[in-house]
Amino acid sequence: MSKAKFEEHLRKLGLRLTPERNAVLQEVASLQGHFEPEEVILRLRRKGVNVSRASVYRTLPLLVASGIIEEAIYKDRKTRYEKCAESEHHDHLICTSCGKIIEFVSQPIELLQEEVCRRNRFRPSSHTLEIRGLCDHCTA
Amino acid sequence: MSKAKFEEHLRKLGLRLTPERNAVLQEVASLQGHFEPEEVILRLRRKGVNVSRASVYRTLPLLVASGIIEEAIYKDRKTRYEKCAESEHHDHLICTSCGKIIEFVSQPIELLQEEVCRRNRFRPSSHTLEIRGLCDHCTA
DNA sequence: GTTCATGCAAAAGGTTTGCAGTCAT
DNA sequence: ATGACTGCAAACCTTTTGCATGAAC
Repeated sequence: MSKAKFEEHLRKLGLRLTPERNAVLQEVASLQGHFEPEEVILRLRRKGVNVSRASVYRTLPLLVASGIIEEAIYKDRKTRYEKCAESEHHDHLICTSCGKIIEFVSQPIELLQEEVCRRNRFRPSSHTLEIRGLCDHCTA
Repeated sequence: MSKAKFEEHLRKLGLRLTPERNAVLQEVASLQGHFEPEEVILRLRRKGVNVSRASVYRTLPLLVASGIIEEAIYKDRKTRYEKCAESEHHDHLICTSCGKIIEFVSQPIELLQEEVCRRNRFRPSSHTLEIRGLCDHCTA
């Protein structure tokens, strides 16, 4: 479970798993797909769990560093996260008309990416592939 | 040349090619690689060409819509542009340690992407592939 | 009693917008 | 005249930060 991962990461840095950090972790763990910081704040607030905006913004990077979530997509200029390995890894088709996001996985593309990295003596840690265009619906 | 493209797009919308818009176009055309709005403003200013920040910010989206430049990378939360088809199309390896950006082209990956789109009945207009990690230099 | 955390409110930083004055048609 | 355009400054919005208070070790 991700709590253990988080605790370990925190311990390594001499940091504590406070109620606030735990609340953010739990909330994030319960989410499906992408989410923005503001969403986490809102959902916690709606549940009556009080965690300040600042703490949420301070906690999310810790979760990234713990390998629990990762930055997924940059849209507008908001940071959007998603859980790591939620479904291994996937990329995105983004409809520029209706905003719909289709996830896809392509093993061949992944392999080719690795090859590109090798050729450039580059050690990859993450990647983002976004294809923008029009979805089925909006093509008409 | 891109001026014609821009003029046509503007005409279609009943807009004018003003000196300010032209100045932005010229500056952008003279740039290599990626650039940010602020960079355009600065360079114009240094040349003594006076175009307000607002006008630059208002012109860049017009250039995108004209197909002359495109949004390339989202880093921090700044918009970075690059000229369209400057070198066909390329993707990026981004070193998270030193910020170095390596461009690469992989025709096989492009082809696979097209296939993914077909499978999803998606009509792509642009895409971004960013691989983050450590470059040669920073691996040590 | 240090060190770490929190919340608040202010600051930051890129981008957008309202507005009054100008210019082209 | 009408509609488009500009510059300025203020507004916006997400994210970050300084600071005082408070909890943990």
